Amino acid sequence: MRYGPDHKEQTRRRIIDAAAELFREKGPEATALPEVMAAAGLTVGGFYRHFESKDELFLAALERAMGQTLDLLRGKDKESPAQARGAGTGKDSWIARAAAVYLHPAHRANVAGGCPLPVLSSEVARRGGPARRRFEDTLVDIVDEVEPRMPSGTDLPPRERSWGFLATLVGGLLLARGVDDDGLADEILTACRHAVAPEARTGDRGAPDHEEDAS
Amino acid sequence: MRYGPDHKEQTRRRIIDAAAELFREKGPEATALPEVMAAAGLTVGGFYRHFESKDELFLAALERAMGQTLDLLRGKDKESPAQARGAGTGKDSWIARAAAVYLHPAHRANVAGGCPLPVLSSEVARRGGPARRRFEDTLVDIVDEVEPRMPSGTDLPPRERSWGFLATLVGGLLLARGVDDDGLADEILTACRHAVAPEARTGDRGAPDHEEDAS
DNA sequence: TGTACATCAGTGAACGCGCGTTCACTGATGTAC
DNA sequence: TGTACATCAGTGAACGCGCGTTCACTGATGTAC
Repeated sequence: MRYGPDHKEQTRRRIIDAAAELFREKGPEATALPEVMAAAGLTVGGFYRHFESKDELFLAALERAMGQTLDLLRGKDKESPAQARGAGTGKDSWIARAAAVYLHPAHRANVAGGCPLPVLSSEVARRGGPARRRFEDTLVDIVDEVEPRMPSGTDLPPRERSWGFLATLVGGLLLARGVDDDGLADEILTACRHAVAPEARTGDRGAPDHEEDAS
Repeated sequence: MRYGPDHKEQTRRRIIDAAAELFREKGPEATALPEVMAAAGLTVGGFYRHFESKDELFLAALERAMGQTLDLLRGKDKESPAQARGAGTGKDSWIARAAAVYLHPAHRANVAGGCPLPVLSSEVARRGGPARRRFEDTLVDIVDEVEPRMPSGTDLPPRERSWGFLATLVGGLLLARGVDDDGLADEILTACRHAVAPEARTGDRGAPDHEEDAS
């Protein structure tokens, strides 16, 4: 079972992708390694050829998920706010488009392929260590990406507005997911969208998936 | 070992209190029942005299933690925003005071005694069932408490502004906790405070503890 | 008032189970000669 | 080119361990008479 020289790297990537989805969807504690390996098309035994521990996999999966969100912001994905499709796309601001994509019902439903910030922040805070530092680094990268696009409309500096923007997105999605009633969830999402970009009242097109084929 | 008629109820309460703290701090999955019982001054064996399962305890602990936050908003606690002490308390708006208490570094540090929304929302979303419905009910109670205090400054209805307010608080606290550097965390907390109450630039006094003696 | 019995909150050991991790083994490929 | 050996990603069973849950037991209290 020795294939090309990049075969091992590809397998490792498949394991990380599977873990990144399952950890977001079920939480890292509730996700067993056999489940991750099965999702990657393998059996448990081979796991330790790629990782030293489940903890190391968590770090790798966190980096993957955070990286996906960052790539999305930077417009490396066709579904990024930079090229968000749908009604009123052209005239909406980048901020309004990003909020529309992030606070979309489809993103609420797509936990496994969605932003890791609402689902993994607490876990990262509890674990500490390198995961927490990587989380912090990428979070700063994210706010660095938002800041230059933030219009200077109020007396607050763009940096502060960017943090408030991110917090509202993350908190709004988190609360909408915790709620049972879809109507109430939509109310929360819409309210947060208006709160961060009051000028935009357009339709809410756009897909928040990070995956090519999110289930 | 049979004491007064309210003895069992008090014991049950001690177990719920211990669980409400441990579940917030370590997460429900990572908290073992022996640990909860020990924190309540008991041994594991007695657990099932009070609860049918760990799931039932989770529901009770969630209700307790959510209730504490709601009581805080309603001013039933000396540390509530209604009577928040500290610089500029008198002239600040209720909203600004609530934000100052919620987005305080002490609340960032006090996970076990703090608001359950940032730490337990994802868990509630995953579990579903009665926990999710109770979560939703209390969340609506919370926003009902905020809405009448929300000043009508912009063109957005107070209800929407209240949801945005809550989301920013929850998301801001969550992100600040995920970050390693205290200085960066303070930057996030301050930014979110300004974002939800731009008029208030006063000092940030106030204690976010829900417990009488939070460690 | 005194005695015998019922109750039941709490104890502590035990149970199966699934977890993370380990390990002897497999077998397809690369290398040596 | 052909053969023998080394490598190592992946398999599948096994391991200890801690979990949620169960259960026989304890002993202080309430009740019956």
